[in-house]
Amino acid sequence: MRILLIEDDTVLGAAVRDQIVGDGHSLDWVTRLDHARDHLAVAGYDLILLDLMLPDGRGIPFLRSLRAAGNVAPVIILTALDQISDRIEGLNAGADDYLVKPFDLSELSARIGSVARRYAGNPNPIVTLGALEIDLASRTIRHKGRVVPLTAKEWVLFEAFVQRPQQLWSKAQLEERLYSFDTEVESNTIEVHVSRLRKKLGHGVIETERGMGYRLGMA
Amino acid sequence: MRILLIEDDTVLGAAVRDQIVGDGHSLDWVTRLDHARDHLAVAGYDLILLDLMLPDGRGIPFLRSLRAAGNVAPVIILTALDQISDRIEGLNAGADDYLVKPFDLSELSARIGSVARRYAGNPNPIVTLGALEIDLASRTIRHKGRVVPLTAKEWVLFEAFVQRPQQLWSKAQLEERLYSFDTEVESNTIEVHVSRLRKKLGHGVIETERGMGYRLGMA
DNA sequence: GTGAAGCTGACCGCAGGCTGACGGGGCGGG
DNA sequence: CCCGCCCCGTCAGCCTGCGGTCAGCTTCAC
Repeated sequence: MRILLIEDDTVLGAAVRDQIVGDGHSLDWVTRLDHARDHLAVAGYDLILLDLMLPDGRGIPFLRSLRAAGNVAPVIILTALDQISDRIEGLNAGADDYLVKPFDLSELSARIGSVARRYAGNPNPIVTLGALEIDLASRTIRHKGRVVPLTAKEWVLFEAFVQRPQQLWSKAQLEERLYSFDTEVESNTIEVHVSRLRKKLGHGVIETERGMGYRLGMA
Repeated sequence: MRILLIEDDTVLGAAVRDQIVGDGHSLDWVTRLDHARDHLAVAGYDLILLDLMLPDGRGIPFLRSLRAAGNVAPVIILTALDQISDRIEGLNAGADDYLVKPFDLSELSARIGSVARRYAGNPNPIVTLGALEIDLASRTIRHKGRVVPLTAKEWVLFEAFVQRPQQLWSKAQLEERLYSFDTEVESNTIEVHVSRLRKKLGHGVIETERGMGYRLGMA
């Protein structure tokens, strides 16, 4: 699979590169939008990984112009946590998926695989979890058929559990995921969000491991 | 193999880097703990080389917090000869091995190789121990397929035995591991926890060495 | 047999977790 | 520009079961 990475953070970029190449894909890596345009003009890509903040412009308009120009390659957005509105805008602009920094590299591989599969003709993968149906791609969730609306933070939280089903998540890990680690939070935010999630999705979905963290219930 | 080197001595660091890269591994080198945290947030490593005296903090608490956050990557401590107590504390805090400075570079290669062999590549290493399957990463333990829930303290204790299978752990060492230095405990807490563990996991898993301590049974 | 070391059932104190309530602030609509 | 809505961070009070303590028993060395 030919992949174009547009990312100006050299540390993250190198990590992503190593992972992707390790997965056996071929990768081109650029740090600026105009370089990305050059590459796209001469080569076809099966997947584009797009950071939203580049030195010569923002990713959203770029993506929009790409789609306007008829490019249909799947796009995965790489975004920091505090850019939630951008993320949603990005999906509306035609992105296929997004990854919240910092993300696990194995997660990246999984998303790439899922995008590849989706483009191979398979329909959106829907995870079933008891009475819940979760569509990660369209970010909707059904409880016995009825759509349950989740707020942004709730979704980020819940997504973690669905993505790594048997992982035990410590509060610290979840906090790190919810808050780009310059913003500091005290008090029991995670507990509150978990409580709110349980209220919406039913108890038993997220289980407490006292003194250690949370994990998905049932199986 | 992806390796993170945390070492502020530039001479030693460069030597280590050359050796590791020469061995065909990929290396990230940082000189401060906060940089290490940044790297760990975005990338997964197969091995961490940790100096104990960094400009922005000491390595032991860093290691402790790493383990508390659920990171299970193997850690080799690099330490000067006069820090013997730190060394022991480090092993109790969850390090896998240590090297005393100045060390031979070939020795470093050997240790890395042994760690690599031990971790054999799988992202979620599952240790099998008789009828027990232990997944350190997700903190789950199965007894003939059935999940056995452990409490926080029980897990910390058991983890010690699994991480260093043939080590003899004295009660003092285990206490040190369970209680972060400030909290003091009298009475036979360790014995009680071992008892509770045996009840859950079956007798014969942890053996008593009278007057010395405990160690893993069977093989 | 004697003493020391280790084991384990029982007992609660309290840390850790849950949740209802409140309020600040951001956003959209009028 | 104001009003109202909703998201979410904070707090307080309640509740649960973890785990430290103890006592009485068993095991082991000599």
